[in-house]
Amino acid sequence: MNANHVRVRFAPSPTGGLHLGGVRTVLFNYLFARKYNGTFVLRIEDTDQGRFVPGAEEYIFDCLDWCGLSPDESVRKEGPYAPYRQSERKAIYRDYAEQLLESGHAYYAFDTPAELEQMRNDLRTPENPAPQYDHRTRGMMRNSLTLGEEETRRLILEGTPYVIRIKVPENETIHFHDMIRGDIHHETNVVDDKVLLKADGMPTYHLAVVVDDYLMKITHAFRGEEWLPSAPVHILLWQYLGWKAHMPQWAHLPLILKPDGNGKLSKRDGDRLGFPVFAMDWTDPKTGEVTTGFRERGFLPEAFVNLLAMLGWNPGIEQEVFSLEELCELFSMERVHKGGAKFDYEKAKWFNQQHIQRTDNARLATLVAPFFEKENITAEPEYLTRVIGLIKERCHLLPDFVTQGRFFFEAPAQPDLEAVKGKWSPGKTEFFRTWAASLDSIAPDHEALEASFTELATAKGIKKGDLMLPLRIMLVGGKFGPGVFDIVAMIGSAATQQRIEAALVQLA
RNA sequence: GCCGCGUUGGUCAAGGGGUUAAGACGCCUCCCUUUCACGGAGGAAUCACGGGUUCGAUUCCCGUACGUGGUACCA
Repeated sequence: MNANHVRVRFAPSPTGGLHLGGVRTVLFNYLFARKYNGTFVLRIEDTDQGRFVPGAEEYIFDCLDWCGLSPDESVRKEGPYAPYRQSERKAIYRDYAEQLLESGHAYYAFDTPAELEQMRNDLRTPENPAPQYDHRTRGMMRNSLTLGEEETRRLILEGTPYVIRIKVPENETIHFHDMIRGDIHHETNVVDDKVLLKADGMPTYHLAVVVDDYLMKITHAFRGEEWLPSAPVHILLWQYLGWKAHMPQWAHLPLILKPDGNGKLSKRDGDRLGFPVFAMDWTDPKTGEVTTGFRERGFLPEAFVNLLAMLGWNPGIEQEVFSLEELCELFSMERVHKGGAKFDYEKAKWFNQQHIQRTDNARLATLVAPFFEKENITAEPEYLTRVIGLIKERCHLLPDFVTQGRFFFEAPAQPDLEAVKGKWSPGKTEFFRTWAASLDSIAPDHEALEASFTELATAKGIKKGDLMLPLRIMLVGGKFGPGVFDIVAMIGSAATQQRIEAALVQLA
């Protein structure tokens, strides 16, 4: 593996449903990797034992599989840098934390959570509502800097719980280049001494991400904008560990915001506004609460990926509908927007509609069948495929095929006869009885059917226009659907006759 | 509060010192369709504000405002 082989990673913590924004981060990683013939690594960030959620890891894999964004290396497909679960790499991090201790860039801290809270309370003022553990305060805390070597050694020998913190230097400016934002800088004086190794021996994200990115030879690190404020800590760590030359290139992705109001898009917003936020259905194992996903809502994975790609990125050409392959070719990190994007569900549905039109009917049939089953409608594949050809252009989501197509499978339960009742006449009843009776001898194609319909209408002296809508409502149940004679041809003469007769009875 | 990062129509956005400031979604009107959609043709609607720099700023610089993120032994 040569030195400039692109390696990227997505490092989720398995704590629940996979959010839109998470999938987009995966997507940008994936596209970047494909574009440069690189490797896409999935690393499980499970260093917080308190937040372990059973099933969450499996769910992440399922989502990525559904989206077609499967990783090249992961806990399921180990490459040369296993293990890929951070909890299984625990021992590794300690070594590096100790290295930092030795070089004086980190220190032991024995402060209990209560003592930390005490400090924050004592120091809190209106001007400084969130006092930090930093160069100003570390001198008044219980750590190896204030206690001295001997006392520190004694406390450790006694088994006193401790954490290891980075010692952030004073009066320095940390610069780094972001592929999307350009030069970014932070003053170290406002960066706090982040915990690197927790009391339980697990690393925090800050230590783990640097160590693993180095060890796994990650060349480009893409993550959400929420990580920007802690970037200086990571840069410092790359430097202190002596790996600065191997530091990946950074790109901090803009956030996906809620459509109304402000703030990051959350699961709650989806519930509130009526659209999915997770990729697939997620069942909270504790509460049993189900949050619906894009997949179950009736999105095609390629549409989901497409709409995500266009949230915060665009290729600068007029085309908006793309396959994953096209996206791989076109993608570039430099064209990612800096500002956050509000999620627009209407546009999301439009993307799905566009992809439905581009999908062949047989595949749609297999995707749509479960939605019919849910409604207890048995849809025979070949027939379903033909029905889909007739109704697909008016479908935005997969369940639309059921609402737009159920009358192909069963008579309308409650035809909206009110719409024609007022203008009904015995002559019309007679017309329909006569026409229905003639159906068996007419070729089942829409032209022949329409010709006979027109001919009989003329013979009876009734305007064809006064008969079309009634026929539609008898067969479909309402004012919608494809050409009415296409429907007759599709459902056949027996069903047509039955529906006409049933309606006639009601109109009598 | 402090720090970081942002800001082109309602939304996604192209553009970037001189333009009639693209396109898409949504909305409205019309056409097509003896239904509803699809499709087509139009329309309303935008460079946050204030200072500079400049012959000329939406574009560059500085402020302000606003938004957003962070400020955990969570990621």
